[in-house]
Amino acid sequence: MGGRTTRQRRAVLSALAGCQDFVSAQELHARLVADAQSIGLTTVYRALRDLEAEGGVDVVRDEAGGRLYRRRPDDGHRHYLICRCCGSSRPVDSEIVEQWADQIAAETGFAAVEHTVELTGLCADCHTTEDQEGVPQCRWDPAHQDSPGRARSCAS
Amino acid sequence: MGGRTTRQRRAVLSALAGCQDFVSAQELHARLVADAQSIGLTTVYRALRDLEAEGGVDVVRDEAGGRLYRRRPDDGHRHYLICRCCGSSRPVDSEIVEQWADQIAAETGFAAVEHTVELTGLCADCHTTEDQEGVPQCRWDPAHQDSPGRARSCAS
DNA sequence: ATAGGTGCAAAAGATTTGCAACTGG
DNA sequence: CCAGTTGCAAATCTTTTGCACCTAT
Repeated sequence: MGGRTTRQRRAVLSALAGCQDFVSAQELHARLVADAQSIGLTTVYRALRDLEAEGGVDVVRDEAGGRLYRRRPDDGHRHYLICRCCGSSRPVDSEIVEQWADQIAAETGFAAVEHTVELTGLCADCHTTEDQEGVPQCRWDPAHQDSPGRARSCAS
Repeated sequence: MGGRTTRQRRAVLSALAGCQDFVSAQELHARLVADAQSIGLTTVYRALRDLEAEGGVDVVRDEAGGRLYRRRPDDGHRHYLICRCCGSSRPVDSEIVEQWADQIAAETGFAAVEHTVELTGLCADCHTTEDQEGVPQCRWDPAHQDSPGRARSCAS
C-alpha cells in the first residue's frame, strides 16, 4: 500500500489476513484490541478506507448499510456468496455476470458501467442444523449477531 | 397494502408513483412537504419500511449505505441500471443473472439464496455532455447532489 | 525536519424509538 | 370504541472530522 508503514497499519493488514470472511471496521477493531493491540477505532476506519481505495479489499454492505471488508484475492475483484446465518463467505465464479454487465452497457449506451453483486443464503451447515423450525434465527445482520456464528470465520 | 388508509400513507404512495427513479426517504419527504403536504419524516420512513416489507418497492443503497426506494413494477422484482450522474434508472433484463444465482445455489448447497445486483454507469445524456474533462463531477452520491440532476427524475 | 499517521472527543447523518395525542373503520 | 398511526424529540449507530501530538523516512 502507498502510505507509511506504521505499527497500526501492519496490525490491520495482519488482522485482515487472519479473516476468511467479511468483517466490519468495528469488528476488526474489537479483534485487534482483544489481541492486546493498541489501536484506535478511527485508525482502523482510516486504514480500511485507504485499503478500499487501493483495491486491497472487497466490500459488501450488511443489512443496515454498514461496510464489511475482506482481503481481496490476488487475482482481482470477485463476488461472494455469504451465509446469512454464520457469515461464512466464498468467492463464486461470476464470469457470466461480468459478461452480462458488459452487454447491458453496450445495449444501453451507458458508459463506465460498474456492478455490485451480492449473493446471500444459508450454508449447508446452517440449514442442516435441525433448527429448521421456520425461518432461521441468526441473520446476517449486525443487530442479531453480537458474537455468535460469525466468530468462527476468523483465525484466532 | 395491509394497514389503515390514512392521508399520509396515501400521500407517500402517490409521491412514489410520481417518481420514475429511486428516491431516499428524506427526498420523498422533502417533495411531499414542498407539495404542501403535511407529513412527518418519521412517517415517511415508516411507510417506506412497510412498503418494503410488503414488496411494494425495490430498494438499492447509495454510496453512503442509505436506502433508495422505487415503486416496483407489477411484474415482480427487477434489477436496475442507474446513472451515477443524474440518477435516472431503467429496469434491465436479468434473466441470466437469476439463472446464474439458481445455479450457484445448486452447486454450493446453500439454501434460500437471495441476490442483490446493482448496475451503475453514466447515461448517454450525461457522458455526451461535453464535460468529459476527466471524471464526471456529479456522482450518484447524496453528498454531491443537493438537487441537481436527480431532480429531473420525478414528475411535478 | 516534516509530511503523513494517530487518537480522542465531537460532529455528522441516516434511521429508529419512546410516548402521548389522534383517527379510520 | 380502540388498535393502528402520527409526529416530535431524543436516542442509536456507524462513519467522519478537527486538532494537537507523534514518528517513519
